Amino acid sequence: MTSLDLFTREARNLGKSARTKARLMDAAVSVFARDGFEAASVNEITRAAEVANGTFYVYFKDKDEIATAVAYRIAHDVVQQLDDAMVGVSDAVERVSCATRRLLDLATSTPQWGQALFRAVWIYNDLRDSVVSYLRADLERGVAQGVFTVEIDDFLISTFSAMTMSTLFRRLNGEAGPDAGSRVAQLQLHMLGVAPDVAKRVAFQALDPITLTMPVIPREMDRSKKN
Amino acid sequence: MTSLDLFTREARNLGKSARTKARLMDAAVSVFARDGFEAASVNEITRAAEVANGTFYVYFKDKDEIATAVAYRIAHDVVQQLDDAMVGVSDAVERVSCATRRLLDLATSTPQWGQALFRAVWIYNDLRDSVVSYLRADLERGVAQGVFTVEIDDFLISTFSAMTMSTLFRRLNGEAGPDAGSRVAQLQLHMLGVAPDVAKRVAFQALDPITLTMPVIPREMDRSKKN
DNA sequence: GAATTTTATGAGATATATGTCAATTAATCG
DNA sequence: CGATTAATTGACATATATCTCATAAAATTC
Repeated sequence: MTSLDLFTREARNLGKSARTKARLMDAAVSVFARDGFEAASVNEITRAAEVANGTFYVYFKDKDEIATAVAYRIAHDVVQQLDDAMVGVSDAVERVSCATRRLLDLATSTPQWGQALFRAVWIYNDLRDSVVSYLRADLERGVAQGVFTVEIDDFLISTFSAMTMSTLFRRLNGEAGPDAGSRVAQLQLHMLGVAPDVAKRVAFQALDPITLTMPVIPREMDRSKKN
Repeated sequence: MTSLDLFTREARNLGKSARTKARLMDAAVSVFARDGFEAASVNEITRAAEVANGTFYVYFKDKDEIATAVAYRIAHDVVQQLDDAMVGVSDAVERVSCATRRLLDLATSTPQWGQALFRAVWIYNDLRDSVVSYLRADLERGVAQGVFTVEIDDFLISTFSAMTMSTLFRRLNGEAGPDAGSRVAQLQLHMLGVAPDVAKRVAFQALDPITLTMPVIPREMDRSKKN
């Protein structure tokens, strides 16, 4: 149990069943990050959560169910964090660059979640869509402002997010350094038709070091009354 | 057994053990493409190859070994094919665009191999390097010619190939249409700093329909003397 | 066509995963 | 505290995968 067990921390004031469920979800994040969805087993998850095998099935039907629950929660939290980190940024070029960089910062600062996010986005297509949901609007705004000169459609957005995601992957595996966010943002801006000097300036401009943490204490995550 | 069982076709004039090994490798391609490396089982492979379970272990130590063998062979063949398809193309911009488009054409024309290539490149990092080995030279040539205005390093190449690979993935999953190769090539050229009008022209120019097939009859793939 | 070598077989030993459930323990309530 | 409800347990039945090996079948040699 480390300080990164965010579900557990969130649930610390909730009922016992909520706490156990949270322990399982944290354990699942660790195990998925380490072994991948496929290779992970329910036994590994319960072992990591320090509960009996049978306990798992009280809370989740099977591995898929907990995977989905974890994935959607992570994606939701990440989108939330990104939104928060971008209030006040209005320029389309800056927003697009900022989103990529912040996402990478966020995922890198909690690598297990980053790994889990990566794998989740990989498996659940609609999650990718939700993580990049903000993106389309910003891209279209940029086109309206005349700073982006490409057609905005699903293909472009997919390619754009593949660039971000592959960078995330390399960053998590030590193949890319701390400037990876800026570098890929710069390349993305090139791709969108932004002038090289502008792309370089925006992608590498200092980002005020907002604290990126996972949210605290949402409300109730199961059906139990109080305990 | 379909006409796409390329290893088997290659080995049809070789000894019996070579043919059996080839059957297993073709089966592995199918099963990996269908189930993915992780989920695939030796039993599934032997079932697909229509041999007994024990036969597998005569030729391969375990799943990893056949996976590696298949992956490296596919990568090798693909690089070969790309090389062949690009003789005569000398302009750096055209070469880079052509390589992306040909790779996508090739992988799409034999989807099972495309899937297997995709997964293989995913798992074996050095394979990605070998598939894009030609790339670095072309990119550097383009910089020397002044048509690319970005720094060529591992980060750029990884990002570039991620764009190609994600497109391959979407193409194989029906999320992208036949023009996906041209579209991603265009975006890649933008990224490299090529002027939009040039990028568009080169990425969408007609490609003479070279026949892309897997190579035939290499030489001996195991240690048996004749039979 | 008999002897020898190569190739293939599938039952079985071992291991690991899944999902269930009767029994136990912990928490809450009156 | 005793009763009731909530939560947890781990043994077990079931299933599926891995890998081995003695044996059988097929191919080759002489």
